[in-house]
Amino acid sequence: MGRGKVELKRIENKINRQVTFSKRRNGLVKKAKELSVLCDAEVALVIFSARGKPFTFPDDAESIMKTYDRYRKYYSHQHGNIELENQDWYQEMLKLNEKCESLQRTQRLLHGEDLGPLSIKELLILEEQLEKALSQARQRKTQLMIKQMEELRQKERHLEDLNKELRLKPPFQLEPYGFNLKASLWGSTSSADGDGSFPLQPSLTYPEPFLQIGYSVQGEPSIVPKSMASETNFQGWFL
Amino acid sequence: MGRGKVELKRIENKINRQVTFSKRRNGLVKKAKELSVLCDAEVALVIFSARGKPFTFPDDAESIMKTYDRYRKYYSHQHGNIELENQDWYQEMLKLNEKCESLQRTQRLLHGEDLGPLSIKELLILEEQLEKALSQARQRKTQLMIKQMEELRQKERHLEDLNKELRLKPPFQLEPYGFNLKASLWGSTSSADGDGSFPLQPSLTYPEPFLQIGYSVQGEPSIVPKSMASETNFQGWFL
DNA sequence: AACTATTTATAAGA
DNA sequence: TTCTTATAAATAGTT
Repeated sequence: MGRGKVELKRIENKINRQVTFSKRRNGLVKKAKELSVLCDAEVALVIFSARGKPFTFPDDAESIMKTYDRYRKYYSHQHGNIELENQDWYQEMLKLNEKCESLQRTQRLLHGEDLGPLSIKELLILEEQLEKALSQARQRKTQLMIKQMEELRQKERHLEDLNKELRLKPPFQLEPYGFNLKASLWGSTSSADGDGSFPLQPSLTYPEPFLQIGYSVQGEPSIVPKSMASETNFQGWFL
Repeated sequence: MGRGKVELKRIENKINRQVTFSKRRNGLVKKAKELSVLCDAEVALVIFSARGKPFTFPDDAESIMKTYDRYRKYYSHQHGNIELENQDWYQEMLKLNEKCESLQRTQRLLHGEDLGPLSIKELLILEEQLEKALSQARQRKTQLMIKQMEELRQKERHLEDLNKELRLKPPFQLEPYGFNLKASLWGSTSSADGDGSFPLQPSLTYPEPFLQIGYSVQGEPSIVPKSMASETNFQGWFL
């Protein structure tokens, strides 16, 4: 239909191809609509131009998805779900899961659990690892404690100086001078709360994830195969 | 096109509708094919008959899936991923990812890394953890070594006994008797390879994941948001 | 499923 | 891009 017959092969002239695309795309969408209305059929048409812009019938994306899902179900049913495993999100899920399980296995070793299958050589490596970590934790702890003690000593000195001054000058106002000074030093003015309150209470200053390390997953049914189901009772590093 | 004009509404005559469906369905598929070939466009067409049978272009289901996935991605992207985030697999992915990151954080602590943000109290808990794990690793190591030594002593004794016997009986065949016996003891007959070959070589008997714990992810583009992208340079527990 | 009278789609040109 | 028009293609109604 047209002034010349066209053979069924890619139109080489780019402009021409683009023009033909526009025309035929409209025609195809129109015919898709006619089919769906006249014959009461469910139709979904998606066309991507060379530039990657999609055109559809119906325009409504919901309907497209619906038809697509219907087709996918029909097809999966015929072909035993093989298609599911080829979805890229599924692959990514499998990878992530593998990673998680690997991490959990390692973590158990680092907790001294499930050492059964390790050889002596592997145990030696683990031991070395743990010693190194332990030494670093202790080093950091000592460092913090020293810093904290220094701060305390400094504050002590400062207070003593103030006290000396106060003893020399008698109060010349009604206000209770000394009390105010103390409040401004220990209250909001000094360094942030908890930055070094040694063993009395845990610091609340740091972003909280550090103590909430044990990640627990709701026992919700998963799309993913049984072997992938996450273990619910994973324990954090603080037992 | 045809002997009469048709108005754009459902054909009420059932037979007629069915016939028209067949004709127009073929026409639509043909036109879809023409568009894809002539204009080098990606086209996916799915038609469900009233009876629920699907017809497609291309007939290859893989291609249909590919095009629809492309469309879904495009659409999700335009609509701020809202649709995407409502997919339950996406939720599951987010959870898994959170879990992985939590595990990695913990793991770093157990390696003695990134201790900066921990309070003194938290460091003390970590220290206790590590000490416990270390003690368990050592205990298991000792246990294995003792077992190995016992086995060696037993073998030694066994060999000595055999040697004594051999010294008493003079050889009555040409075959080199002693050599064969030794081979059968140390070669394939004795306990599985690596079950306790102390520091000489790592055991290859156990399922391999134990040394290949550092999980590395290919630098492939992910469907999942940036914050979810896995760290590529994660190190296993053996540094 | 085949046949055609007609309508519709569209290639080429403006 | 849009319109025009000659012509190819699709198809409604019929056999």
